[in-house]
Amino acid sequence: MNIVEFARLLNLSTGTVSRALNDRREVSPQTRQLVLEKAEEFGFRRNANARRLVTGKNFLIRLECPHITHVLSDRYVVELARAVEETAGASGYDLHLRLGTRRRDFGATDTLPADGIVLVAAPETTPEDIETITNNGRTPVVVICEPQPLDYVQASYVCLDTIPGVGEAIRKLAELGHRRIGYVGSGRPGSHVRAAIPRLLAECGLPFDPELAIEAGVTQEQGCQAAVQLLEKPDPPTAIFARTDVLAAGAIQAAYSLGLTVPGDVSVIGHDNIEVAALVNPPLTTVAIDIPQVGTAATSALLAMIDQQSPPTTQRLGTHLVVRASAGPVKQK
Amino acid sequence: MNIVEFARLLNLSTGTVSRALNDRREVSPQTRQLVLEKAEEFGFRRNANARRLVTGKNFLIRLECPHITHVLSDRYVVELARAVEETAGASGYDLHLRLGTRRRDFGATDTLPADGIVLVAAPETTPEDIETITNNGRTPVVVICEPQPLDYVQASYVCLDTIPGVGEAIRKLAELGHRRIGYVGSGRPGSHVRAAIPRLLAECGLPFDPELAIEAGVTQEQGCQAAVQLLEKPDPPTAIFARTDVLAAGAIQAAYSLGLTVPGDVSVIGHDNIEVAALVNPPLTTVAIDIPQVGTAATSALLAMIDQQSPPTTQRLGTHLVVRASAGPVKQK
DNA sequence: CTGTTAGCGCTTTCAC
DNA sequence: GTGAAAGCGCTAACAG
Repeated sequence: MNIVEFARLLNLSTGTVSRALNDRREVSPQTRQLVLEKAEEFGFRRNANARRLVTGKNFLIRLECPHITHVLSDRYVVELARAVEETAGASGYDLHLRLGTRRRDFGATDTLPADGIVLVAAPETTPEDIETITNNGRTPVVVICEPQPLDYVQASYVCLDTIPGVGEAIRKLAELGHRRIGYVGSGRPGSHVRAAIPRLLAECGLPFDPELAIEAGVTQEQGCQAAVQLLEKPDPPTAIFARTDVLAAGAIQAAYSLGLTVPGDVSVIGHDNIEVAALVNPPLTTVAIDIPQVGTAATSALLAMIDQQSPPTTQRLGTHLVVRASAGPVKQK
Repeated sequence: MNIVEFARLLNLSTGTVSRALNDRREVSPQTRQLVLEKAEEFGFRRNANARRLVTGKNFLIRLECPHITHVLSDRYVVELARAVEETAGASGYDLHLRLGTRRRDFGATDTLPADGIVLVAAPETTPEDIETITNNGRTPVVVICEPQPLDYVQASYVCLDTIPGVGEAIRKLAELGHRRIGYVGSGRPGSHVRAAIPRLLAECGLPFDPELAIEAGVTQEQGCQAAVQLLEKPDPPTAIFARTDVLAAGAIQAAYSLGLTVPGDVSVIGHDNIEVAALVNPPLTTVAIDIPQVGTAATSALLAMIDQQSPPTTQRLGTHLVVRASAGPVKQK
């Protein structure tokens, strides 16, 4: 049944029915009521494609995850998607998810047109990528990135500032009396977290020993090896901060394998607060990102751009320390 | 630019352009070539909504996850979505993801129309729910469920048969010499896994002691408590099979807290093979589901229904044991 | 407040 | 192999 047949059924014009269905004010309350009731009764549904054609709106938000970065692992995608779906859904938008396993079709000819895009930027995402994804800048976009906006001014940004949380972690360890703190990185040389470590240590009055900073990689094994390397030094660190929880799990494993206890002999703090963090033994103290908040902020910004033609904005969201049991007071010699 | 302007630009009719773009055979190779090149050159994109209106196709598959079941946790959603997206994408379909946090709008008036639906069934999903979700049976649907198809015959099914994997786990423990095996369940009384345990034990020549089967719940703490309860019995089990990896993590914690080692004093096997499983100490032996396979199977079945009007099918996919380090030989007394 | 009507941009007959 | 033209089902502008 289409709107013409449906309107005839009610002895109304298609215009009136359309207005009632669209909740327009120009229609009388009784008529609206009638239309809504009868639509329910006869199971009439507007053809969404016709509606989209004529209005030029798609009622669709695309969440584009070009690939899974270590900051936004699988689990985050779901949390993020949920937040985006909820926020966008409240304004009548559906969610089109693209997990970019196939980078090639960024510019696919026939991909679903969206009213707006939430793009999770990978470290290697370029302004040109955004240009392509947004159909040459025609689709509003908000980019989730770390730590800085990209060089593409039409986009809104939600930037993850991981430094506050890392700072908290370092401070926590300093407060617990640790003076030699190891760093196990995720193997990205230009990492701004790595770059910030000396300063963050200095802020706690601690020296920075380059020997104690290792770029390990992404796997648990790599974290384990790096931690072993650190702990076997003549003057080993009493605490380790790992760039990811997976690396931290490896570090704990390393400690055990050397006959050390956590946090008795060595403290470990991770980063990301993935599910693992709470289940590991001992439960991991770690730096957390509030992903739902990121998703909500991004989507709200996007909706503002779409519905109110708001200019692009930039938001910054920090991270914070979640204290569990893997960090404790430094061991007395 | 629309197809009319674009056609005029090439001195062709809209019909010819349309045929070329749709890869119809009635168009000459040269013309097709020309159209494709020029479309690229001028950046012409067909309006997808007009196309969908006139063809009645949506080029869209919806993945509907009414809620997160313990079998299909967050992590699985991403793997599943990725598999569905890849399979459907290969046939030109996009993915509409709905994470059903808001059960109420199952029958939302204006939700995006899809050509087919992959529905992850929750334990409480009813045939009526499917009826609603499929727009009164008008949209082809494949249901992912465990362990049996629902009573709704128009749907295709991909059923997860968890028993083979659980059987493998039990057998493994039996082979390792364990004769008293505890069971920590996820708190669903009617669980078919729980129901199968006595039979699976019997197949290995082992007796079933109801005292050793506890329905714990879903959290690590609940798993820990249940395991403590088991391990403090006068004649405790030497191995524990936990219905989920989270519970298994709790069981390991329980063992440690009682001064027992894993797998030295007590073996633990989990279920689900979530990320945690590999990172826990010791790495968890667990039962795994091949989620990408589930997604691919479901989507293939769906595409067959959509594109070839195939009749509904039912597939069964089993589970298998992933051996890591948490299960070992029974301790000699 | 309601009815009438002209498109939205495309695909698809039907002629040629 | 190509062109002309009739819709697909809806919204919105205009008239009343």
